Amino acid sequence: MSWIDQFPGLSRLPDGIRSYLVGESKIVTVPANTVIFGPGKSPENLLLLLDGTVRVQQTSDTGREIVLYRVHAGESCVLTTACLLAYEDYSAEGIAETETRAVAIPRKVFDKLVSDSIEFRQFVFTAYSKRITDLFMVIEEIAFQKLDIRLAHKLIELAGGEETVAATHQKLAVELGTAREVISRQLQEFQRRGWIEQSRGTIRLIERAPLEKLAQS
Amino acid sequence: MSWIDQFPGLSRLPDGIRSYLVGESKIVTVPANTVIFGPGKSPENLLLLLDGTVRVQQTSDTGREIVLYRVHAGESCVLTTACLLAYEDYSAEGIAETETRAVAIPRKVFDKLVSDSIEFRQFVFTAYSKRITDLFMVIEEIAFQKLDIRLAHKLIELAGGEETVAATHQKLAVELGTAREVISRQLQEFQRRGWIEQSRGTIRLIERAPLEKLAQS
DNA sequence: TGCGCTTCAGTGACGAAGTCACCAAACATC
DNA sequence: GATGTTTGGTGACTTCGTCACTGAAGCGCA
Repeated sequence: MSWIDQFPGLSRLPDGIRSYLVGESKIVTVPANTVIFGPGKSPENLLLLLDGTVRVQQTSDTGREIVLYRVHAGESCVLTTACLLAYEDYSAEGIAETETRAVAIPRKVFDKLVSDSIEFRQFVFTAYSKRITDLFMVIEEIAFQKLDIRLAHKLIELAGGEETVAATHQKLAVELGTAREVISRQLQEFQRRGWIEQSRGTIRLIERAPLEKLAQS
Repeated sequence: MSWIDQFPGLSRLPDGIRSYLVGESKIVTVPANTVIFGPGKSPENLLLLLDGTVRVQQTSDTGREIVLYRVHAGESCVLTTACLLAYEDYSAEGIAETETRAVAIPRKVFDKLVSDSIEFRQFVFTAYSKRITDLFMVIEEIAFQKLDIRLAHKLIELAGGEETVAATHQKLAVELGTAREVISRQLQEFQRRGWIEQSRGTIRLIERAPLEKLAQS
């Protein structure tokens, strides 16, 4: 079984293309917290993530940060390549959040695949679309949504199935592109209502129902 | 002379590709204020703008709006196609701001061109990159920049070489994704400082220098 | 010319969010 | 245990967004 099977969009590649792709790309592993791309550091490869997640975020000159989106296992890092491929000086950076395994496809191979395979083209354009809608959603959120709603949403997302979220107030602030104090105060309000309990670096969700209700209002 | 010469990125297309593109696409004209794409209205063609501008904006459920970016003459509407091509239900819409002439490339032709021509591929991916960096910049602005700075910036941009800007406070609010009252107050402050003069529907820039200084601080 | 209608802009009060400066626990380490 | 670093808490203040109005400017039309 090849890594290709981890990517639904690539499963229908014809055999020739498929073996070409497998032959010409290689698997790389990067440790946690590696900066994969960023100002002045453009990747020469298209990355397909096998394991781990990559966080893409932006830093303002005033030092505040915001998480734009994440690339998860089974997804590709198209924007990365495209952005840096053509346009230049902005400060977004991609960071491996955990140890990350990925398939690296050299630019030339990428180009040939786009040229030769309609399936690969579809894979690429679909990935683009997804990222762009992600960005649209980020814009809608920061421009129009109230912070308590966004925070509730983020807590549930980060918790996943777990009961607790391991994150400092500062990290949550970066997730939402706001200031640490704002998060602190909002979490206190949640705590006052008995929805969460806090301890240094972790948040325990006690009453999930009202949080979820708030999140989708 | 063909319309192709209006697109620098396409000038290097080989003759065969070039004539194929010209032959298979057609020129369309839409009147001002036409909704070119939007919720439930996805375009079957890739558009290359010959004349006019298309404004892409998003509306929140609470009724507030924000302008995401504009497509100008000589640019292509790639995101449009890609987004709606694959991903579904979000509320961005594209509106012709003026009467607009554009070249419409059917999806099949688009696909064949991407397959056959490295120049066309480069054109497409470059256009993508530009849009995405635009979106990154929008996010950075709304998340981190103060409103007076953004407004000063927008006024100068809208003025162009002219002395006056023809826009209502409401329009400016949509440009910046904020509320009308906020714009009104900020413009009053500019007026108080003697930088602008206002009359119904127009703003006259009197002191450009301090506005520009504020805009890039 | 005067009457209504619509669109645009101004205002005050208030709540929500961001900023600044500073303090106090909790943890890490030596 | 002394010390330094992270993390979180707090108050004062500014900016921004919201709501509910008011009033003025332009337009159509009898």
